[in-house]
Amino acid sequence: MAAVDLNTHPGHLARRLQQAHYLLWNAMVSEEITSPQFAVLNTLVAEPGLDQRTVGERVGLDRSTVAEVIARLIRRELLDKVRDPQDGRRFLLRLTDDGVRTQRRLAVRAARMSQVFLAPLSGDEQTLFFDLIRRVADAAEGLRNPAEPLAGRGAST
Amino acid sequence: MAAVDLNTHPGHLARRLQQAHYLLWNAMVSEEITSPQFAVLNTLVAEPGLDQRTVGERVGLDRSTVAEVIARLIRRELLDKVRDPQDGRRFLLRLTDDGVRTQRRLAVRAARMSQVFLAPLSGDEQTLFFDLIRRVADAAEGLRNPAEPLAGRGAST
DNA sequence: TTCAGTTAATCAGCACACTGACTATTTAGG
DNA sequence: CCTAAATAGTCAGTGTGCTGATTAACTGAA
Repeated sequence: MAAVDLNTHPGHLARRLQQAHYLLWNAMVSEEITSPQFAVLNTLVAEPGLDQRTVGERVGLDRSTVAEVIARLIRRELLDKVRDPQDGRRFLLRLTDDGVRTQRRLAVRAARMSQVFLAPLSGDEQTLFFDLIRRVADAAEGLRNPAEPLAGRGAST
Repeated sequence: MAAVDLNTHPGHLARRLQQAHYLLWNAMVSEEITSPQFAVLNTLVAEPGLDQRTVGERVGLDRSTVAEVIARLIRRELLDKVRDPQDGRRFLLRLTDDGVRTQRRLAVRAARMSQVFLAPLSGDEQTLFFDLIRRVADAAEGLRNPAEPLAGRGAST
């Protein structure tokens, strides 16, 4: 039987983790505003007037996905988008008053949610949880643009 | 400054982790077959003749998503679907010869990929990595369908 | 037997997420 | 100045992932 145990597959675990987070976010934070949408709002509170590309960089989304998320926030009137008079390619993004209020309200709920989410772990374990995930994610991103090709059939690492 | 550091948000980390995995999967395992598609193939190697609902349960996907994943695998002729003569609601799923071959080939590559993915962690850390994520995900899933009603489930909202 | 509830699957609709091709604009080189 | 490269954003296409409504089939009770 050549079948593999999915519980030893990091991809499966990562998906389950995100799924669990999605569920709890909906229950405890908002059914209207998603976690990526909040990430965008949050970024623009910290740095008003960013352009789309930079927002995408901050929250870790590609240009297409950022464009869609932003379009939805604009439709909900949480965000405004104006051409940069200095550079006609860019759009400058700025929260509306409603956007600022929404970010403030959700930030509190998101913090509560994180506590519940991480409750099964002790304080030390929570630190470790963040550290391990970050290290794995950083390393994989580092493989994105290496000096040497990685697609080869190297028998050993 | 009311803005939150996204690096302390488990949802953000979970998304980055999955993203990193997606990237490495594409580079090292397959550009055709996705990780969830492989999970379905893998499940049907272990248990041929399952119905869609049960496959979804095994791989952690809801009915709609499973249906779409399966439709794509059928379109690629890796899978066959026949009505259960015992229960006309069900479809029984079975891999084609090509499906079996594909699962075998990808299982090897997936194992290699997992090694690379987890390489930044020591052996003990890898065990911890799985353990912590599983505990968080399990706990969050437990909040979904509790044996008894939740305390904070008031009439509000 | 009939009818009400349950269950498996589909469908419509929404949202995230990526790639590759394209448009518009800016910038750099000659 | 003019053109070529680079950059910001859009668009089309594909795939994952969820909910809620619907359809078809089975099951159990009156």
